[in-house]
Amino acid sequence: MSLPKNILANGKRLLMDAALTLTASTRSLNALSLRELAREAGLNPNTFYRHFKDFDELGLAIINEMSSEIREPLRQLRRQAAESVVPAGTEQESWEQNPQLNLAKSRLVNTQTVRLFFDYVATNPNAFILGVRELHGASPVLRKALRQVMQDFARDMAEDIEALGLMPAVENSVLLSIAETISREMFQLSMDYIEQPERREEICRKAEQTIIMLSLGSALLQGYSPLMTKALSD
Amino acid sequence: MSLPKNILANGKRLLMDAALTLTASTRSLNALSLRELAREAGLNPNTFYRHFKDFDELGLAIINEMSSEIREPLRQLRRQAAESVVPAGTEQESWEQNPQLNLAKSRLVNTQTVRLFFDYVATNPNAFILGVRELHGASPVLRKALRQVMQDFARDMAEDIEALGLMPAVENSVLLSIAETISREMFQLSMDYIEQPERREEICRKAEQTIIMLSLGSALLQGYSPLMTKALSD
DNA sequence: TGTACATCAGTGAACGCGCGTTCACTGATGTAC
DNA sequence: TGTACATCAGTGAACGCGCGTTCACTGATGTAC
Repeated sequence: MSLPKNILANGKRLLMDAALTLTASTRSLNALSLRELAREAGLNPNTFYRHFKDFDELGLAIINEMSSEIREPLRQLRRQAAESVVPAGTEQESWEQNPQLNLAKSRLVNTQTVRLFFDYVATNPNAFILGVRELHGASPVLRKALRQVMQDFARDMAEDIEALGLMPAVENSVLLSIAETISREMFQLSMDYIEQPERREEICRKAEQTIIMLSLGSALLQGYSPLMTKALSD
Repeated sequence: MSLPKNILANGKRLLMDAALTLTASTRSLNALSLRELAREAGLNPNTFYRHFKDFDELGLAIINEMSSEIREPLRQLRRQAAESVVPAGTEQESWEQNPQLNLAKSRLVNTQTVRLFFDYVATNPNAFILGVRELHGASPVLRKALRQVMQDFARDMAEDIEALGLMPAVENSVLLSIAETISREMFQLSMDYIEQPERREEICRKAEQTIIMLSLGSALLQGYSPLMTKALSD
């Protein structure tokens, strides 16, 4: 019987937390000094080497942990939101059969997921700050890792959209591409959400709007124009 | 008669260029050392203080220069693209009169502008790298300045969309919000464009698609559903 | 037009400091038999 | 169950180095009269 992976050595945990604390305020990871990090963690500078080869390795450890902590909860958010609109077991009507109902469902899931996502961001600001900062930061290693995280995140979203019937059937690559765009937008907006608490309502609304526009727009391009017209009419 | 502002003192110019060179590869601005910068510029470390109080001031100088060099050219790109489709002086038909023609025009302007934008990015990669990196970087001063740049960029775009009739009339705040989303997306994609030359065609296409979806989607939300259906039919 | 002075943009030497990294050491935990 | 040894996660001292910043200086350019 093995212990859960997330029980890390004490020092490793302390160093990763210290890095998150220090980068969140006004630093990027590669601008941190090893001694500063050790000081923040309350450890001997030397201890760093017991756990990491260099800062990239520390960054990767943080990113991987974040990613695995964030992905599943987000999927659950989406499923919960979908079930709150159409309880599991209810017979599904297709988009062709009932475009209005399906559009309403999509919108509700959208609203709720966006809201829950931003709640999540507000609860874990440091993780998102580090992620977004290093996504275009100085280290190629971390950039690559974070692009992969975004990619995974988008893939999850695409799968969920399909599984939950949130959009009329669309070619797979198109769906993924939309999900990627939405991911980028959401992560980028998460910084504004953290930094500008007074604009949070507005940011939520705009994110929702953007997602709706992308969905409607792509439906139109895929030839669902009459269907969407019908869905939008009262 | 005053000299043009962009004739800077020799050392200042050299330092700004050195910063662009060094940050482009694998550094963020705040991770640069003053002496390293001076070395790259071929100057005495001390000379830095003749021109800048600190790195934020250097960053601001670069950002402001970039912004003023980029905004006007981009507006011209848009106008040129519009004129290449509907030459100046031609009588304009409204969206209501001829939705198909207007949609075709929008698409062409879109295609061309996106293409020209990315050409521009590829010609000035360092400026975009620094900009995108510091937009979510460690310095609050630079973050704020770059948010303003994006804001200005979006405002220009919104004005041009309206002036060139690239979308059916839409509430001003909605238009601006779409332009902001497009700006964010374009700047973010510009990094992929720079870093992944083999995907350039694909990135261009996807950027176009995204913009089209946003336009169509917002038109639908604004009640232009029948008009768009007509525009999309052959 | 000449002269005196101020300002500007640069140099070079020197300072003290925090840094990354190494080495030798320690005690706790895990493992073989 | 006990014992011997290995590994792991930590400490503390020491090193040489590059750093930001200051000071005093220089020559070129601009400006007042």
